[in-house]
Amino acid sequence: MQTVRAVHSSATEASSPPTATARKALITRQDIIDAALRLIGPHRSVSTLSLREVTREAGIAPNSFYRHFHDMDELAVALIDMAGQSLRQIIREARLRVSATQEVTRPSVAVFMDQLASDAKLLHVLLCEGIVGSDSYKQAVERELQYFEDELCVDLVRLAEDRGQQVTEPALAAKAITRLVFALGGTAIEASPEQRAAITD
Amino acid sequence: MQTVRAVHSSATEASSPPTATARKALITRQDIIDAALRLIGPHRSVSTLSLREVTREAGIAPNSFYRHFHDMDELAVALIDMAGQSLRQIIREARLRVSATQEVTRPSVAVFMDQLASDAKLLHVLLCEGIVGSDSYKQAVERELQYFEDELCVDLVRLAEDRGQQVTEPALAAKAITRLVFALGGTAIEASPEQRAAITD
DNA sequence: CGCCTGTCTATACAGATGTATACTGGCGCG
DNA sequence: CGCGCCAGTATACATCTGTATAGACAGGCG
Repeated sequence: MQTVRAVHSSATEASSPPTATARKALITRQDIIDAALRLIGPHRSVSTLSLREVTREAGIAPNSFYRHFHDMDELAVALIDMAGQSLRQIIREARLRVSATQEVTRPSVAVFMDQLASDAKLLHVLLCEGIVGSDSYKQAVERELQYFEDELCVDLVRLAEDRGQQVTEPALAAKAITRLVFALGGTAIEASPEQRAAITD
Repeated sequence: MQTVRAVHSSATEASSPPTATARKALITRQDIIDAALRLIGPHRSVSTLSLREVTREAGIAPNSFYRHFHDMDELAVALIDMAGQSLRQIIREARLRVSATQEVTRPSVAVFMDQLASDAKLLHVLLCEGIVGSDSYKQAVERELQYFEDELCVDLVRLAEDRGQQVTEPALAAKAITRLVFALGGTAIEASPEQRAAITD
């Protein structure tokens, strides 16, 4: 009697045509992911979420989870991938501003801070699971950070060419900047971005 | 029958005289702390340890835990404090080398790296519970980082005076260096210390 | 000596968790 | 039309968790 009756939030899934194996899917992977994102916060990391907790939040029976994910680990990796995608999207926006203002670090940081307010959850995921979380988690986080790093590296080289400067070790610099920004992004962020910009220079 | 009989590792507790309230203590807080440290690793953070797990590792009954700590949170805070003490000790050693070599960042980083191999667990504690872990954990971590930061700040000022330079914002710089070193200490550390030294300069 | 005090253990219980098994009901295809 | 398929559910079970209660041992003090 204590189980909450599922309300089946209408999930507009349009990715799979109705011809293939999947006949219909009332609840989607995205619904479960959303529920998980709703649960994680400053005090909860993905690793500490329980399967039943997520399904409870999603309004489905515990076993329905297995129709969409084999493991909780699979959910976690999906969350990490999603966080990485989102952050890379943010960086692409930042790149546009860079093209306009001829300055690379400050707009990046500014945009990063903007989105950090809204996508704090996603950043939190990458931060936590990069430290805690077992093997596959860290692997996934490392992969996303690598993507991030690669794009930043390209940016650095391109900017240097525009300025006629030479970059000493773009790959290393990109790695350093990525790790630094992520690390500092997790802690309390106050009036330090301008200093960070100076450091990254 | 499945319970392992306690072996009562001789804990040389000398802090409390046998006259006061505590008649005798065969197992000490330190024993429990050691057990917890034995359990945490790259895949386990303090927050994910269960009371029974710790007592099992310590070879005592679950309820005996309450004789030494009121909560698991109390254990966690004790661990964090201990980690902070240890790291500050490390920094004091580093300070001695600094006095000899007149260089501040590189020896610090070097010593930090040395001890990081042995005290990886303690650093891990500070890193994890600074991100995950609820309120009191973060508060404790923040306190330890503050100590660390203060000492580094003093060092920076002193070094600058020795060199006849002026430090622009020692407090801010110390904060940045602390956070940076901690953050990078957690991730994979390869051939980047020299670059980090350059950045901190 | 007997008793009391404090440390530690054994047992027990309610709640939560992951997962296995069996079911229900709507949909497309024969 | 009827049948099989598949998403989703309900129930069940073994396990683990934190904690409450009660008992067993040892040492200090009357």
